[in-house]
Amino acid sequence: MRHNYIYHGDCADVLKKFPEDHFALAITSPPYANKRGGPKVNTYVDWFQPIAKELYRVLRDDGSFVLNIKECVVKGERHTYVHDLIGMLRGMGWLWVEEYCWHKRNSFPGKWPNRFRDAFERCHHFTKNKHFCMYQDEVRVPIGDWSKSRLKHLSATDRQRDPSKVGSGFGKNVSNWVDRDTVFPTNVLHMATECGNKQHSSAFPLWLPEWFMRLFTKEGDTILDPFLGSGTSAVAAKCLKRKFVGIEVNKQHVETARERIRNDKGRKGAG
Amino acid sequence: MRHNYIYHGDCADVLKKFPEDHFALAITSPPYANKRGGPKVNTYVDWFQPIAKELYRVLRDDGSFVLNIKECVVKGERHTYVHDLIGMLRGMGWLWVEEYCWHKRNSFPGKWPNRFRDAFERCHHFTKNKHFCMYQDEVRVPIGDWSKSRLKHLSATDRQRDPSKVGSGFGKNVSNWVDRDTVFPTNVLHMATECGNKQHSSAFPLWLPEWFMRLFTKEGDTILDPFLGSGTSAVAAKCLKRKFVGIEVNKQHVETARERIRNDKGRKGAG
DNA sequence: GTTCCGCATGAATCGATAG
DNA sequence: ACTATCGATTCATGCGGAA
Repeated sequence: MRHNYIYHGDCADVLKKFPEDHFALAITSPPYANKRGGPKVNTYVDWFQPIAKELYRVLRDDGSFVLNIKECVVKGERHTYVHDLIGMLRGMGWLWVEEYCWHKRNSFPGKWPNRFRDAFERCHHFTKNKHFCMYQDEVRVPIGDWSKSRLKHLSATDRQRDPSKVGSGFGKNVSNWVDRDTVFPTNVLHMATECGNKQHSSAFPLWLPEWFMRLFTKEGDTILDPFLGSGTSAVAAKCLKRKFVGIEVNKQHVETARERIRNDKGRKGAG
Repeated sequence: MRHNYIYHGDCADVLKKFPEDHFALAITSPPYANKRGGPKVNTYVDWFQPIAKELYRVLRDDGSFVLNIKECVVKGERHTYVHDLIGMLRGMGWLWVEEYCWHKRNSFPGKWPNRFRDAFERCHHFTKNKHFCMYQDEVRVPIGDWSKSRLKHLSATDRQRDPSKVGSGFGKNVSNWVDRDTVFPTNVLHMATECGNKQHSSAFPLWLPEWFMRLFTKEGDTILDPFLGSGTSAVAAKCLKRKFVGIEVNKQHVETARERIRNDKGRKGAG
């Protein structure tokens, strides 16, 4: 298996040749059911099952699998194929650790008589074990404005309590407050808070895989996207100095993705 | 059955005495599994089943049922009891029309090694039929500054698709004015855009049931909350000139709710 | 009257400890 | 091995009182 390479083929086949216990993160946005030539809802789980099996095999025991997916509407109802999918994965041994909510603030315009525009998707976080790699400090966000007044007051209190330590520069209290420039995010992701990047127009925006890659991997780790599409995950991994392996069945997409990787300078061409 | 009244008792029993095909909306936030003395996750669906049966019976054929609920964590994993609940309801004949995402800006603080703070809940929208009452114009929101710039970038086809059916009966000028300054919301609810009400510190904030009541009922309709709690739904219904019927098993809560209804002048005492 | 500041407090979850 | 309880962690907001 080659690193920093995009394989052309069906991931159900290609994955079989990959070594086990290898990837720190598998992150993907598979074809949704009934969309863009994706599987039909009633066959979706069966279609995904062998792929999930291989993903489980190739993922490191302390690794994570992030699955971006969304229910579709069938006959006026949200379909439950995502619930069924989660059930299948849990039956296979995956732990459904968390469901992140990706709030799409620029959702597609439209109007229907029985629903509003759909402005969120899920990013399901699965692992093989209760303990796994998670680098929470890597995704801290700037603290809100509300804290400025409070921070002012707290530093004053700190000074009153122990003036001598402030001057020394190494007081425990002081170092605690310095850390308060940033806080941990929540499980609701929206570009405004999670990233300073202006790039946010595509179906799978660059900042989204970047966020999960920073959260679940470190530099030098290897990341897999079995449905690479136009290569967003690969670009994100390259930006973050992670190794990537992508698989894509559509030859046109493979070439687009390879081109993006070749041309990418920092963030250029992303989206 | 009395209108604008709060019944004390177990809703599974109380509902049996209510007439069928009566309520325009049932909206509730039942006790979550493993929380606040609520049922355990493994008994939750069986516990809810007979209640759901009665709700189906008493709801009008063109009515809606809005269920606010959230998964809890069990042994490091999100539990799937909400999925099972949706499956049970669908098996009973309910249509799972939509899942609204309530983005909670004041989520509970905390830090854990495997997850971040939970900042969203779901509001599941069920109906008995594909066609149901939905008054979308009642929840239009003022257009935000962000969208003004975005409007510039809308394609010609997007603009042409505008239905411009709003304000029939009024002059065309009115309809244009409405179209330009307000917009339909998405299925992601957050107090900032959906409501100007400052009251939103409680577990089930007033603006949330208000929003669904405006969306799914009109003045004079009758609304049911089988788990009324401290009476937020009843206050909301009263504010909006809808009739309400509440059921609450905890005598203390019943008295709190009755007191709130008596004292309520507009929005006072909500929360 | 406005603005500012202190404070309480939420549908939480984990890991350790105790029975 | 399994359940029950407890301490520690943590931040956005409204409210009330003060400047």
